Amino acid sequence: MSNAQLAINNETGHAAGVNEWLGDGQSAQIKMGSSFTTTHERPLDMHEHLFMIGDKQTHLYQILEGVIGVYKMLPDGRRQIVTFYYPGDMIGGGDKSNWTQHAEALCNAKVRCIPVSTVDTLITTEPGFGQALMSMLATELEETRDQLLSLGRKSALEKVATFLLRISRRNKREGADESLLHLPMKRAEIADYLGLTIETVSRNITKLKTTGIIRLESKSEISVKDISLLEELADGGN
Amino acid sequence: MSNAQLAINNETGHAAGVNEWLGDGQSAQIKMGSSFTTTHERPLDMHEHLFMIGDKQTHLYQILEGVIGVYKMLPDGRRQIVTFYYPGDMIGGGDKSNWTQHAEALCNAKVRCIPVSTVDTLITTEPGFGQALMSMLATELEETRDQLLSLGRKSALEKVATFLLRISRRNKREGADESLLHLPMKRAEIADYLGLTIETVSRNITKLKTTGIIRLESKSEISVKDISLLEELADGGN
DNA sequence: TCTGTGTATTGATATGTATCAAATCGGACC
DNA sequence: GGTCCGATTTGATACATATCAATACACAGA
Repeated sequence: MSNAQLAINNETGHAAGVNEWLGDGQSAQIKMGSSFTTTHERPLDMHEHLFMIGDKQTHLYQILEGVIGVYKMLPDGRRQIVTFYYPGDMIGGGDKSNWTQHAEALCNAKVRCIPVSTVDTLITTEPGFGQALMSMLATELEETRDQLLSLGRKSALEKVATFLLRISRRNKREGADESLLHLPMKRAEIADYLGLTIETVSRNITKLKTTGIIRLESKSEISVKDISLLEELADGGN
Repeated sequence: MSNAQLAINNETGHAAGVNEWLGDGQSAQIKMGSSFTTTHERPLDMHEHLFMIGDKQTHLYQILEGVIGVYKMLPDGRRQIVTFYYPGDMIGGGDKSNWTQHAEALCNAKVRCIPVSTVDTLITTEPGFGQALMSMLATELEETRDQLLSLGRKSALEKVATFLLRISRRNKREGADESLLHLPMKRAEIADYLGLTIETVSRNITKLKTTGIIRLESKSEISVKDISLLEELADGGN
């Protein structure tokens, strides 16, 4: 789920995630040696953009609440959501001076804004920070490559199963219930993430429901009844 | 084209690419302060694997000659090529201890092998090396995201056009002829990269030929007759 | 030059997903 | 409770690409 940040802390088991320097989501300050540098928080309404393609990259963002969708567009309006960022994730971290895609809040959200200058300083002054950033990027690259496999080679049903499974695994990493999935995004956003249409996403969720693999508690709440079957479906194990 | 290395030197205009420390493809030694650390070169026959999924990541690799295809597979044999690496590119650079995909030479190739321990040392001793590595990863992530857009939202014709355009642009960056494209890989590999079948790739190359946009000098040699038309096709500009 | 073999192209048909259209759902507000 | 309105589901059909099959090409070896 492109959760580079969490991946550092929870998936790969690295002790030194970026959060060590950036705080835990409560503090509005960053540890820099013995001093602190202030950052600011920014609340976002649903559908509000955090940045647009071409905007100057002035800050990195740490998600505090909600989910941010990052996407690319074709001139005729076709959209590809490239990743969903969840609380704990960092957006940015490359060295590009301008954003190469759009970022939009999929629900009410809050982010901490860290000036790039602060990041540059941290890299030189805090040994390990650069490493953590690099690890974050590597994890994100890896997840994007998994998504390539989904988009290029999986059927619609397999894509949907893979998507649900990712949420389940994120829950597990977070210590939440791995079989109760909350979908903060609409069907349209799932479709633009999986390279499908709304209707196809809906039909395949229905199919999973009919098969008894999942149950729809509400439109945005799904409980997984058979995780191992979902896993088999997700990577085409027949 | 996932040419992270070249991107650093030629695309983003960064002065300090990883090559500054790794040499120019001739030298078999790495500058480390005033001393040198030896690396070794490894020739690869066509279809020989550089590494397999799960292998311990002992080295980073710098491509010296040929093209390496990196891919993921589904249990039933479906394959997704995730990137093609060209001379000058670096493979690796994350902090994962094991490879998460396969890497195979698509033609006879040669790589320089750099022990990860050397890389770790360089990061701490050579200011700027870590940054260059990070920049490389960021560029690779960006290119992978572009590929997501292709796989998720583009038609077969648009995918093929995009693919050819990438090669053309790489040529341009390298100072080569942007309208004479050499395809070192087979149709099957293009198909596995674009999420299509061999037949569909072939049909769409034929379509581009029939339209007069390209000319097939041989099966693996294509000359572009109208680059701006190819560009329009590539991103769905109608 | 002929033959064999892997690769690419072309053709006919099947199929999965998109598209177009309608019905249903579910929450906000009166 | 009733109405409205966007979101989702369901249905009928179209279409792009996959699949299956045959042919053409290119190059290596006899």
